[in-house]
Amino acid sequence: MATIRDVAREAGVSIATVSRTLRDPDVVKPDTRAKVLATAERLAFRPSHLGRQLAERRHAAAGVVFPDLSGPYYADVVMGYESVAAEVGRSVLICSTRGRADVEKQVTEMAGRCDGLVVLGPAIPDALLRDLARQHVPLVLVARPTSPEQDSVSTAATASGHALVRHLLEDGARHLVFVGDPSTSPDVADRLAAVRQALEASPEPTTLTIHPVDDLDETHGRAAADALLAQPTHGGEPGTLPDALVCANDELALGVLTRLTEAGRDGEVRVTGWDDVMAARWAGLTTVRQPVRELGATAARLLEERLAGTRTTPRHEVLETELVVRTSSTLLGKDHA
Amino acid sequence: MATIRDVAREAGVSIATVSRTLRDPDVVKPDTRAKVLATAERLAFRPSHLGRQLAERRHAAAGVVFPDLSGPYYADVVMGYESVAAEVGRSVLICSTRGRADVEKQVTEMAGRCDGLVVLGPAIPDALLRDLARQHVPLVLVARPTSPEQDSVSTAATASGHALVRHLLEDGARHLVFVGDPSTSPDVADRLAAVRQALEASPEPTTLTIHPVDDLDETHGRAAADALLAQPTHGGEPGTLPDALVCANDELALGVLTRLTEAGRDGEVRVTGWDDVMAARWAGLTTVRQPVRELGATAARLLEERLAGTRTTPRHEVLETELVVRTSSTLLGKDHA
DNA sequence: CTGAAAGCGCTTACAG
DNA sequence: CTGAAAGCGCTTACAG
Repeated sequence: MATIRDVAREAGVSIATVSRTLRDPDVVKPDTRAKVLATAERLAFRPSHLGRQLAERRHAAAGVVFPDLSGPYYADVVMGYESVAAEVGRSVLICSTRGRADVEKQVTEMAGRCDGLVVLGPAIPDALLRDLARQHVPLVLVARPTSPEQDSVSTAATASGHALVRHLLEDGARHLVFVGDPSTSPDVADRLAAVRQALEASPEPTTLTIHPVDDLDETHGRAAADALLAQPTHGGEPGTLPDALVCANDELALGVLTRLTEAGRDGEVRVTGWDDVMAARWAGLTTVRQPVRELGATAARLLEERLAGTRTTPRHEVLETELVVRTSSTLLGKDHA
Repeated sequence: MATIRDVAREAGVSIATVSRTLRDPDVVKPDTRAKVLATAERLAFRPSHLGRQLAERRHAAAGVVFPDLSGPYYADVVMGYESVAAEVGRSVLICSTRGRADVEKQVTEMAGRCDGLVVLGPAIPDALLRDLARQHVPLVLVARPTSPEQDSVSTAATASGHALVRHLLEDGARHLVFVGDPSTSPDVADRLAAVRQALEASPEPTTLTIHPVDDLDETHGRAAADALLAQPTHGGEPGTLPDALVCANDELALGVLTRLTEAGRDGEVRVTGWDDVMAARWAGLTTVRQPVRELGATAARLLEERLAGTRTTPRHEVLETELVVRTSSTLLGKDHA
């Protein structure tokens, strides 16, 4: 590997001139420039990032921390993040935390290699987040409630949650079950809150039961469906399913739907999801669409502004969501006659 | 941020002693060590990775290049890779290439920040791969044919492909359609080759038609199903579907199945996938299981050996696969009576 | 066991 | 417009 000294020697100039030629060509005399560029080309000189970074005291890299990549959700956020980061020439480091014992060590280590961090949802505990903030690590929080002084981007749950519940009520649903545990993720808590609020605002008498699940994937959705099928009584009506299952995300809902279909009980209960992943469309799943990639892209932009110093006051972006009504949420017009 | 000089001054020792205390505590006198450690602790000293890396001339990081993370496949490989990399204290940089114009620039840039690179499947063109090899970037190739001198890990397609075809033939299938384009990925080419070989070995007269698709996702699977449904003639039998659709991966197969079900034509044609993603089980998809996370984990181990210098001769790991027979591949015993 | 010094590969005031 | 020099924050022979 040729270093800047090799180029300088071969071109008969100082290393300062080589550096300048590469970073700010206009400041150097045309024939010097040509000479240096030719030599650099000939020696296949690639400036060492390490040397440059140490001198500039910046990494030109940012890290993204997420629970895992198994579902479509975090993977999509990461893709959105990475595409913007690549555009602005910032490298992306990743760290997954699910099931890992040494999260604090991993994340701290990563922070030492980055100019800033993006944290997705429930990836790390609050205490660690506070530590990072205390050490002045530039931070952007995605889909996670935040203190006012930290940049964040999330999606709006309230309006769409209300619309979702209105839609279910209009279809005749009264006894709802929320599938998901609000303590697993701030997003889930928001969604439940929106649903609850909408139900309380309803003039009709309604019930809301929470069916907690440990994880937001299809497997747990299937298990939830099994449990509900096995349960003898719902909403006071013995021997029936509840009117509607409001699932905390699409993966759960897809698992629920699959299981209901297998059991020959689909069409007996309304099912809704949240996210609008690719598979939701094909499954006819009524859901709330959120711009997942855009969540990551926005996080990248917020972090860039912060690192570039073009903005010093915190921002809290909230991306809009929208109710997408498909067939899974409707009983009327099915075999209801 | 405290530097090593701050600690040295406060502790009344040289920076060399601070460095030693942190890297090789035994070589330092116990009370010196205690003094240094206490000061480091008090100042919350965290050695700069940049300084250390420049001095050691290594990044302690590796990069992984993949087409994208939208499906479950690459995401899982990346997770497998990341979990091992984190264990051995190596940071993970990522770069996705699908739909990107400046792949060469991005990858070269990334190579300059890593000690080595892992390349997944068709993520980058051969020419770029050769460039990297020429620059002596340590490389591990995943699911991609390789020159003998480069480390690689892939899965075995032949035996399982043969088993898959035998299974279909035993069920009575004679006219097969392979859904997928062998030019999109080396994996696909391998799978097609295995299928073709097995058919040629069959004593029965069989046909194999290739139905190319641009991408290996559910959307393209659905489109393929539509096209096949619209086609008037298959395998010489007018007005019918082919006997079996051998899809290049599970995502395609799941798209095909969904579309067939929607059209009320499921059960009329055998469908198989490849990968055994999570959803395959629920869809009853017959497929070839490959250890996807293990693919990433193995790549990480190969790269570590190479970087640590514990191995200097190339290795080519081939992970076993297995046929998983579910319901999608069988017509007999269905509505075939 | 410890320190002074050179070096890793750059950038960037400061002079000239 | 260009060069000599200091500095970024570490590690590691080399002496002692």
